[in-house]
Amino acid sequence: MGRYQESIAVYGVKDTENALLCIGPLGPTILITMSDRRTQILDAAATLISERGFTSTSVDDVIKGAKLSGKSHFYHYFKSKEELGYEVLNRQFERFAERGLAILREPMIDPLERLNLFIDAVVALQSESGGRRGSPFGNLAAELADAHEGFRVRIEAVFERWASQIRSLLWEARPQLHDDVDAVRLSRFIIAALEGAVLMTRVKRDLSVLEGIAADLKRFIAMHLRDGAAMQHHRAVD
Amino acid sequence: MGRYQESIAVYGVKDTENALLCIGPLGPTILITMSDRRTQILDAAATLISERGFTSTSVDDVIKGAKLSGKSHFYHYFKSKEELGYEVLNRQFERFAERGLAILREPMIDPLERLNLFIDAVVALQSESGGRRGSPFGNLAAELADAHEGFRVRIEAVFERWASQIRSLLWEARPQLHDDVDAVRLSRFIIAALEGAVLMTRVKRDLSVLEGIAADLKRFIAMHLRDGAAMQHHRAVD
DNA sequence: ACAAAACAGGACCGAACGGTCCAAGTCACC
DNA sequence: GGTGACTTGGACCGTTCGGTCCTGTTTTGT
Repeated sequence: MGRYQESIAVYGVKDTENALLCIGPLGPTILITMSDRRTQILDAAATLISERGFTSTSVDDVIKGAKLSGKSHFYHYFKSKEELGYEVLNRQFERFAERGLAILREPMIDPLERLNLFIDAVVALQSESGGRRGSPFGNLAAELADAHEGFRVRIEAVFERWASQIRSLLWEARPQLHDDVDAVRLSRFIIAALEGAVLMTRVKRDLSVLEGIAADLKRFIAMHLRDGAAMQHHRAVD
Repeated sequence: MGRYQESIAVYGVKDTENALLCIGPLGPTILITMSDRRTQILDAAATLISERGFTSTSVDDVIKGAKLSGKSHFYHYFKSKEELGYEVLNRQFERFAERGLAILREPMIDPLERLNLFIDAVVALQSESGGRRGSPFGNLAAELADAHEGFRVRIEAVFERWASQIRSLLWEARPQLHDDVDAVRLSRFIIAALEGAVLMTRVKRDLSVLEGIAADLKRFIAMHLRDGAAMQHHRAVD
């Protein structure tokens, strides 16, 4: 069980079960295998960071959370806390975000219905933590966007993936939509409203805030329907 | 020039020019006078905290920012970093937030027009920093809502003040609005959308994100107009 | 069997943190 | 002229931080 293996010919049973298919922005497809310990650390760190933020999560906290023996054990897997943060963002959080992306891509469902399901999924995900945890991306964005360019860029990329997925969904739905719908703006609006709603929910410690905003957001989206299509959709939303 | 003076009979010229009229939640009206130095520290801290967050702003940073001679000088005015944080939130930031509240209250302007002006003011305020600084409340909320209950409560109070001001504005505008408009939900939606928009703008380093969302938000509000009133307003928005 | 990896545990480092304490000087006001 | 608030400057404290180094033992793939 190696750590990084840049070969394609890695077919061991244990190796592939933790494999992560990684399409680099420029390079070819790379198959990265991760040890169980590594994912264990990543999981523990993801939990702690989403609870207390990146700055307030110490390496020692992560070590305790992942039940490692000491610092040397941790630094055997990650060369710095920063690298840990990046990988948490890349692996754990993106995997979590892809649940939402998968819903947006679902080919058998009407696109605008998928958008509603996506919003429902955000609400459902927040419900799991009682609305206390908030969006991992939004939290890190607020904490580090000014201070740490590396994180800012990576978080921007996550939002951009959501936005582009919503844009292509809106493009798919264009027969049902008004001609003057601006997909770029609408996709940004949806993400901003959800991120803001999650933040407000966290501050108020009240899930109904998110639920109300989610419902309003669906109505806002329905506002962009062609007059003919508006009727049947307005029913479905209320 | 005392620090805290709980008497009413403080009429010295120097004393009143920095006085802050404070209506406590339960107690009577208290006249607190603040020395120049104190406000100087508060200003420096407010700047630093909005730039780097509360946790990442050290007391030494504030001392440098306010050009104090040393720690003893700082601790002559504030008994802890936490107290400093609370007072920054209470004094500097609330004063800043009240610019927005004043617009919402403006009695001579049509209520819904005021709402548009309020949104414009948020955009204008972000423009001053090129959209890099974000909302001081939103930033602190994301940073400390889980970790620090004292901050969470205070930030919640700020949002609640905004929301209640918008609610009463919507109540004032009810002749122009649909009967089924839910003022509680709509006010929350407006705040969440703006906070989310500011966050996204900060991440993308692109003010046009905020501008687009602000425009969409105005359209969303206009959606709640009575059919008769909708026409003339739709013009004004586009 | 052998090498490399993973695991364990602890000592240690320099820096930064929030905060205290002290000593001495300045200044305004009763 | 004294009292108390303000200013200056620095030493100091205990703790935590990210990170290094070192000495071993156990596991794993070949």
